[in-house]
Amino acid sequence: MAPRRRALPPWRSMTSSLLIEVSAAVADGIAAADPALTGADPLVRPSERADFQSGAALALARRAGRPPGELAARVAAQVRPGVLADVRVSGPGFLELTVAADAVWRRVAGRVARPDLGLPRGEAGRRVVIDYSAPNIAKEMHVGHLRSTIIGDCLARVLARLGADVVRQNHLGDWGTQFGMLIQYLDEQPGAAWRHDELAGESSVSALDRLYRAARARFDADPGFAGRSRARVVALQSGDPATIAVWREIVAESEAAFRQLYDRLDVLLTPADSAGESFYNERLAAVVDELTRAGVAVVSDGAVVVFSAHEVGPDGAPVPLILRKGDGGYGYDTTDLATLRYRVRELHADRILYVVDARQALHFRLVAEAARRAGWLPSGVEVVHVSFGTVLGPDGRPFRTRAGDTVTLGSLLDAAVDRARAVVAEKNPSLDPAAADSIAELTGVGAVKYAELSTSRTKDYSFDVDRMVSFTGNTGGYLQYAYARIAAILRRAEGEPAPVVDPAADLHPAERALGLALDAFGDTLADVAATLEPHRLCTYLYDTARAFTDFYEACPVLTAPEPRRGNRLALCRLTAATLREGLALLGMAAPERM
RNA sequence: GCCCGCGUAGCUCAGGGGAUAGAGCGUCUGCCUCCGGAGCAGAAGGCCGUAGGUUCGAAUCCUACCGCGGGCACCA
Repeated sequence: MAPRRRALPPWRSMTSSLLIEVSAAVADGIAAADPALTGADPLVRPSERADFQSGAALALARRAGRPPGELAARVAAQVRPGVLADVRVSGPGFLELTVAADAVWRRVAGRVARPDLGLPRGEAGRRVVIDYSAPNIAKEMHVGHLRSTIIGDCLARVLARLGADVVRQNHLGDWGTQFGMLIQYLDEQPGAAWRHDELAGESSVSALDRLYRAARARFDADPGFAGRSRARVVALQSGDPATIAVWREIVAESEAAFRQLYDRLDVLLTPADSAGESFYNERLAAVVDELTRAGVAVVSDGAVVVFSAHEVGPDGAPVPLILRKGDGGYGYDTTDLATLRYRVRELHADRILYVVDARQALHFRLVAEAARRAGWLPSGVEVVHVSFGTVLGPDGRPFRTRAGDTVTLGSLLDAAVDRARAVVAEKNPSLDPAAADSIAELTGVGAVKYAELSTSRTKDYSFDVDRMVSFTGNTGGYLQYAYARIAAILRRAEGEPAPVVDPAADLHPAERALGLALDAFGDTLADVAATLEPHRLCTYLYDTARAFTDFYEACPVLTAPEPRRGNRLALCRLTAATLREGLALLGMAAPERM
C-alpha cells in the first residue's frame, strides 16, 4: 500500500515540547557553526547521560570537512542559552544536552494549567476513515475481532485527539449466501429461539451462531434442504419481502448483541458507524462496470477479474482479483474495492485505514493496485492496511478452547474479570462488594485491552490471562494502580487552591526525570499517529508511571515545604492528567480507587 | 516455487543508524517509625537466528542462507 506519509521535520513543526525546543536550538547552533549545514537534522534523542543527546556532529563531520569532535565543539559554542543549561562534547563528538531547571518547571506549569495539556493538533484538517472490528452477523465475536476492534478504536481516539476528522466504519459481514441457509433453517424450525426476548441468558448471536452451524450440517447432509437454501439465497438477493424481513431481524438482533459487547469494552462504535457488506451491495455492479470500461478488468474463465501486474501465484501466472464470479456472484474483492471507492469519493478521506489481520496483506495489495490503476486513488490519499498478527494460546498455536473451538469474546472477558476480582479481593479486602465488582470489571477488561495494545501489532502475540491481570510490570493494572495512588495524594490536597509553580525552585533528579517524561506526551501521540502503532503509547505511559514511582519514593509531596510542595503537587496533577488522558486514549478507565 | 511477516535474557516483550543492548515475569539478596509495599534498591542471566556487505559507527539498513508462521482464482 502507499508509503507512510513523512511528517514535517519535528523540530520545525508548530507544536512544542522540550525535545522540539532543544532540537531547534541545536539545529540553529549547527547552522551558526557552519551555514552550509543549515537544515540538517540535529539528531536529538533522549539520553541516559544527560537529558538529551545529539549525534549530529558525527553524521555531519564529512560534509563539514572537520573532525567530529571539532565540529561538535563549534556547535556547542554556538547553541544559544535558553532552554539548555549545559551543552558539552562527549566521546567522539556527541553533544550531551541538559535542560535548564526553570525550563522544566515552566513547561510543567504551562501544561498543567491547560485543559488540553498543550497537546499538538498535527492531524487537524485531515479526514481519516478507519475500518475496524467488522464482526459477522449471526456469528460470535472472537479474539481476531477483539484485536481489530481494540487497535482500531485506539487509533480512532488518538487521531481524533490530534485533531483529525475521524470517520469510523464498521464493515459488518451482513450479506452473503450463508444467510440463505440460516433463514431457510429458521423457517423450517419455527420453535428455535434466537430473538433476545426468547432467550434466557444466551445472547442472540450465540443462538444464531449455534443455529447456523446446525443449518450448515443439515445443508451438507440433506440435498432437499440444500436446494431450498439455494432458492432462499435467490429470494434474499432479489429482495423477497418475507426473506428480507427475517434477514433484517437477524441483523438487528446481532447488532444489539454486538453493542452490548462494545459497551462493555467501552468502544466508540455505534450503529451509525455500521456500513456492512449489504450497504455496498447496490454499488458492486457499478464497480465492475467502471473497471471493465477502464480496461483494468478482463474476463477469464467466465469470471470478471483484474490480473495483478506484480503478484504471481504458484504457477507463475498473475494473481487475479475476482470482481464477478463465474456464477455471476460477488465476493469480498469487489466489496473492498467498493469501500475504497466510496471512502474516497463520498467520504472524502485523506487517509484510509483497514485494521485487518496480516493474512489479508496480499488481498489489500491487490485491491489498492486495482484502485490505483482505475484512477480511484488521488496521490494525496493514503491507504494503509493496519495489519496485526495472530493471537496465540499458551501452546504457541492459534488461541482455541481445549475442544478446539474459537474462544468467544464474552467468555474471554468473563475470565479476565474473574481473575481481576480475585486479585482485587486479595489486595484490597476493605472495598465493599459493589465497588470491588466495578473495579474488577474496569481492571479485567482494561487488562485485556492493554495486553492487545502493548505489544507491537504486527507480531503474533500470546494470550495469557494470568499475565495480563497480574498488575505488575507493563500491564494495564499497573497503570491504573499508579493513577489511583496519585489520586489518593490529590484527594488529600483537595480544596486547596491550584498549586503555584515556582520556576526558580530546586529540581530533584527524580522531578527532572518525571518532568521530562511528562513533556514527551505530545511527541508520543504524534508518533502513534504517524506509525499507527498504539504500543508506543503503552510504553510511554509505563515509562511515565515508573518515573512517577521513582519521584514518589524520593520526593515527599504533602509534607514538603513551599515552594517545593506546590511544585510537586503540580507534577502530581500533570502526571494524573497524563495517565488519565493516556488511558482514555487506549480506551481504558482510570479508577480513583482500586 | 514465488511473495509477506517474524527470529533480542529461561519466559513474555521493548528498542528499527549512535556511546557499556533495556523492561517485566521467574530466581537470589536487601528495604515496612514515611503521602496506598499492586512498591523500591541490588545480583545473576545475551556471539540481538547464521554469514557476508554498506557506514566513522549496525540488534537496527542491504544481500544470501537457516528456522517459524501466513498467503498465492471464483470462501470471506
